[in-house]
Amino acid sequence: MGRAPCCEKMGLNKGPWTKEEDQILISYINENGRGNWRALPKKAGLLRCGKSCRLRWTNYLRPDIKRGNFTQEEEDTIIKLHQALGNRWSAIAATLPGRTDNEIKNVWHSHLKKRLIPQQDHQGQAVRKTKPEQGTNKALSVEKPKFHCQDSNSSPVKIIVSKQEPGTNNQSSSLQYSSSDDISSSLSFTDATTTTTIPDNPTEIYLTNSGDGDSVSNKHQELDQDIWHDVVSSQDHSLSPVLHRGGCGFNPFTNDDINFWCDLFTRTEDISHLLEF
DNA sequence: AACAGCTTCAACCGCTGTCTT
DNA sequence: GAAGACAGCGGTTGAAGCTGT
Repeated sequence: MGRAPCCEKMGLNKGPWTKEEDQILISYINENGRGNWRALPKKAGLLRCGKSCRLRWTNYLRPDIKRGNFTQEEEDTIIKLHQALGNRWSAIAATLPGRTDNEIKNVWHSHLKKRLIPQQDHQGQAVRKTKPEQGTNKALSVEKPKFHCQDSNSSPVKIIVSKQEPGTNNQSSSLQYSSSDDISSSLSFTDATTTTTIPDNPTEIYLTNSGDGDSVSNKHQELDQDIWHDVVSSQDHSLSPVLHRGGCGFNPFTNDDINFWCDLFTRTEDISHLLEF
């Protein structure tokens, strides 16, 4: 893997951008689009490396950048997502339109982290896992997770664990989830009414959010375009990489949805253990 | 007014992932 | 499959501004 030569080794400018440089970059991108960052500075006549141009554009010059202080709502979102995702700033930024990963990272380190330090005794505790029962009826439960949901939407959301292609209802089980409280209630794999048996030896598992009122198929279409397009193999017991690929880098959801998915992310490790068929 | 310490944030660095050949 | 090129990410840095003494 070759690495791009450093700017200074090529006699290029470093440090703060001048207004003239900004204007050149803006004009060039407005006329020609982003294209190849590496080639851009040469074509635009900038003595900067492509990396520097990309950073300047994405973090500062982009027209959809929202400047100014973060709202309380934005800060709360960052805190929640950071609890769920860790330092995955780009994934967090994807849920906050107009905010950049760099900005969020800075806000986190300068404001939010400090604010949270006194609360650490009460949050972020390790999740205690409950082993699934032995035998064919693998009723599953998860004890009080670390993520604290502050929303009051009580509509249950289901995760369908199916043996079939998404959209078909055969041999599926679901993880019932309610975002109404601090998630102190246990979670279990259920069908519509009762705890059910996970299909024996499924060859493939699909995760589908049936949503609250959304049809399975419609919801799945959305998800399929983002993070859920990968089939989770039951052999490798690794849900996390699949979820990690998409992270929160999508934005078709409302805040409630984001809360839900991020909560789900915190559980993926649990789920991967729970799905040991 | 001058200085020191602290905070903020734009920018850089080095690494990884993805795509192309 | 290997290697190169590139984009993007997260950690870190350092200059500028702010605040307290």
